[in-house]
Amino acid sequence: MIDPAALAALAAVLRTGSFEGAAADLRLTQSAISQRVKTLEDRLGTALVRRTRPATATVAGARLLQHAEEISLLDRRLAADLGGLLPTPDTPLRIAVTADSLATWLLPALAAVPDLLFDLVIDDQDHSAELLRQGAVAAAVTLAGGAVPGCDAHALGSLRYRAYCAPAFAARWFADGVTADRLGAAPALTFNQKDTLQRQWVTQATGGKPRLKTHYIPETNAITQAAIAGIGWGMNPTSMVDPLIAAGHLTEIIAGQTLDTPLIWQVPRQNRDALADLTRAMRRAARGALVPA
Amino acid sequence: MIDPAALAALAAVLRTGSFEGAAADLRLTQSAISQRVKTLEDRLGTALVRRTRPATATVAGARLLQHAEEISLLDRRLAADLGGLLPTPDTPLRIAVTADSLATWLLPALAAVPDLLFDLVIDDQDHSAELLRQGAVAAAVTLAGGAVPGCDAHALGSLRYRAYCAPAFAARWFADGVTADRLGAAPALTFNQKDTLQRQWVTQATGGKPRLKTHYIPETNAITQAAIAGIGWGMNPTSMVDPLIAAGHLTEIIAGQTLDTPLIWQVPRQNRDALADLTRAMRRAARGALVPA
DNA sequence: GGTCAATCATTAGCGTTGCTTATATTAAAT
DNA sequence: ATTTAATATAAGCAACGCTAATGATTGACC
Repeated sequence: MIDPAALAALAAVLRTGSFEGAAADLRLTQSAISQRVKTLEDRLGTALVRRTRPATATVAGARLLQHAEEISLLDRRLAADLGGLLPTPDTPLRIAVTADSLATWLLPALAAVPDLLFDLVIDDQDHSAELLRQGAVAAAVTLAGGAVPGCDAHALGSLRYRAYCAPAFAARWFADGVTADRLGAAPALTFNQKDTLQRQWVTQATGGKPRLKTHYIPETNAITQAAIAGIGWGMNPTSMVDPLIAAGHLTEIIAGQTLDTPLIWQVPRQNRDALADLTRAMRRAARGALVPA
Repeated sequence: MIDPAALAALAAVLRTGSFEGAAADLRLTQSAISQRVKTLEDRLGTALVRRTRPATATVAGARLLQHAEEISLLDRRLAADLGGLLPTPDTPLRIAVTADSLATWLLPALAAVPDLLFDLVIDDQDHSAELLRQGAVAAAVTLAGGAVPGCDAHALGSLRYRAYCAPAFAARWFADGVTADRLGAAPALTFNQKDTLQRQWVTQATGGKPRLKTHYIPETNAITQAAIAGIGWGMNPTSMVDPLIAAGHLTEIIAGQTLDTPLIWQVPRQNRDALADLTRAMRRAARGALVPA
């Protein structure tokens, strides 16, 4: 059996990226962390932490981290079942989320559950299904379509996206009207390779299916900034871009032409009880901020 | 987080039924066990063990026991993944088995994996599916037909059953031949209410479907003893009754009329790697002792 | 390239925890 | 009631793991 104290130290080191950060997190001295990690490494006969800045996990370290996460989930379930006899563990709860959810409606939902700590994993690559299956995250906000067996799937509603660009950019590329060809020629701003929002929108708006020229910028806010700078056209949730449009920094490419993407809150059935409060908060926040499905 | 040492003490107490037994198991003094359990109970503010003989679990205690079992499984998986870096935990592995498997072919299979400890749960009531789902057992030998989602199901082959009775019993009930009616009239020996072996056999042998008069004796060996005593007719795996038939204590009711029951080895996919050795041993032992499916 | 800043490792010492031994208490059995 | 078998409690001691202080290593910057 792995010493849980050592496991906590390892997890904290990998979470914070440094021994000192871990010490602060666990309210111990840096020395204690160092000793715990070292003894664990000695016992196992393998390095667990690469002493880099930030500290990174070796293969064995990563596996142990997963183990820590799994145990933390078991503890949560136990605490839920025992009904308050046991204090809720104060290790952060790992949840996968979509970048745009994080940038718009998600934080208020999390804020509504003040007795939990969160460790958010931004799901750049549509990994959530795999993460859920492996138990690497306790729950996930995913796009529709990736239902995971063994998970409760709560439909949250849809994020409404608007396509926009800088006024000068519109003048340059769309002076003669917005067509599929012109949209294909103008450089787009895409979150990453998995992101097909733009293509969907172009098809919905024009019926065409052009091959898009695009930049890849894996950070939601950076995309709006890039658009303001005139680098390309992008798509973001209405709540993010509407103020910028109102201020004249951006213009909508086709007025009123929005695209809705349904979101799902997926909770492995095992964790249902332990995360009941969170699920309730999610659904409530989504009801207020998202478009009904 | 629950102190794992305390959890181990609790589990040992409930497994052995006494504090002293637990102490012997964990190579500690009875006093240490008492202290561990007491501190845990104090921390949680609830009784966990009912001080009876044997000791039994309260509701909270049972829940904690399940938690201990879950953690032990996680540890096993981790040990498997880390490949020997970590010693295999020495908490017994809980496995559900059918009574007849235990009485015949199973023990050699378990013996072939000497580095594991076992905690066998005899599945009187076809509970295995539920036990597997809840994680209360790490794997199970079940009858065919109860496949559990999320489990690897290995077909092991079939146990071959023979119907038998004492010679005097045969003379009394089957002097005029073995018919469905006579079989329905002669008292049978049945393992329990879920056991439909006899009915299947009667149907297979005679085509009839009589309502059987039967004793219920939930212990496999006791059934053969009861048959020898002339209380009724029974069915058991060939390997159990053939020696008794050869010795003249029992006779087969219809020579050569046997019934095969397929067995399945079910392992939750999560535990597959951790139990790979055991699965291999199971399949090998089954190949030698069971009838190919 | 030498100095500085930041981080991790090591050492020594001490306090707490949790064990053993020994004894008290409780509960069941006769 | 007495005896037996179990769990609980008390006292003392050993070991473990923490803090505090110091040493070693690394990378950054002038």
